[in-house]
Amino acid sequence: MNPCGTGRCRSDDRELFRVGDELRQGRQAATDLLGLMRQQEYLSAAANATSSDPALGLAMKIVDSFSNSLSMLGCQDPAAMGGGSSESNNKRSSSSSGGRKRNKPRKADSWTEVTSALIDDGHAWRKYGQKPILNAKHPRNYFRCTSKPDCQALKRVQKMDDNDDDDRPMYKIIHTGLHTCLKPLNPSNVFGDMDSSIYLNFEISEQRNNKEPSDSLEILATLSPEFTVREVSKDNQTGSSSTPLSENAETDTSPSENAQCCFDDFDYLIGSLEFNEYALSGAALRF
DNA sequence: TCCATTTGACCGTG
DNA sequence: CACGGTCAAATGGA
Repeated sequence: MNPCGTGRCRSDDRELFRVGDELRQGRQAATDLLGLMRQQEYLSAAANATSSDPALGLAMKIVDSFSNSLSMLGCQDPAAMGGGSSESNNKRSSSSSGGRKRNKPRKADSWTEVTSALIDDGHAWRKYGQKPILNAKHPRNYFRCTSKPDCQALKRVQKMDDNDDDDRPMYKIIHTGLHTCLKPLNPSNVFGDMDSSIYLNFEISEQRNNKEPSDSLEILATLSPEFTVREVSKDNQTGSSSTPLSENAETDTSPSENAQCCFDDFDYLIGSLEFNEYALSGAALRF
């Protein structure tokens, strides 16, 4: 049985969370390293017109290894779970016998995450129940996704025990059912765990469609959650008519050093992921 | 008045 | 039969 998945192992959850946290940190570090190496290779490739660093392959393997380990712990995103869409998730449309509709089978496809923070995942959740759980200090809360009326996604949130020696409480969140209300621009729909990651939503401006040289490309990006940055085309430093993607953006200024640094990485990600400019538009990346 | 939350009851599963 | 998941009426807030 998967120790971090749908099985019951509350006494181990805290330990598993720590393991998962370590793995996430490792994956993040490996990803950072990979980004640096790719940037180095990118720069040298521009000079030498050759680019094949075997160390890159190793770094990618390390990242994959961390990701796989997280998967084995059941801490990955739902898409990676193979997302069975069995109708067992839908209990509300069945049996019309009598007055009340009945519970769904307990064996719905589900995936579990343990987090120290309840993060807004971009969906609208409505609480529909709360139950005290045997041998648990805290009750379990039941939420249904209301982003769309027919969305079948459910989640059960329970504050975990044994948090007294720690400042931050931890929550076990069991997701059940699949969203039918996908929001493509929401990074949480693309990536499952959001801990300590930076999300970048971006758009390619219309200029790209004019087949102009790449140095006239204008990119709008929102770095989640704090600020919005804008890379202005190099031959049009002022008077850009574009608007930031985020309404609550804190800044809307010409690129700071940080922003430029981010865009250096970003430019590199474009190449490394082999997206074309059209596929990129409206997508989201985490790094 | 509308909508979200609370809460007790119902009922399927093991 | 105990437990857990869901329903739906009651309640409260905007």
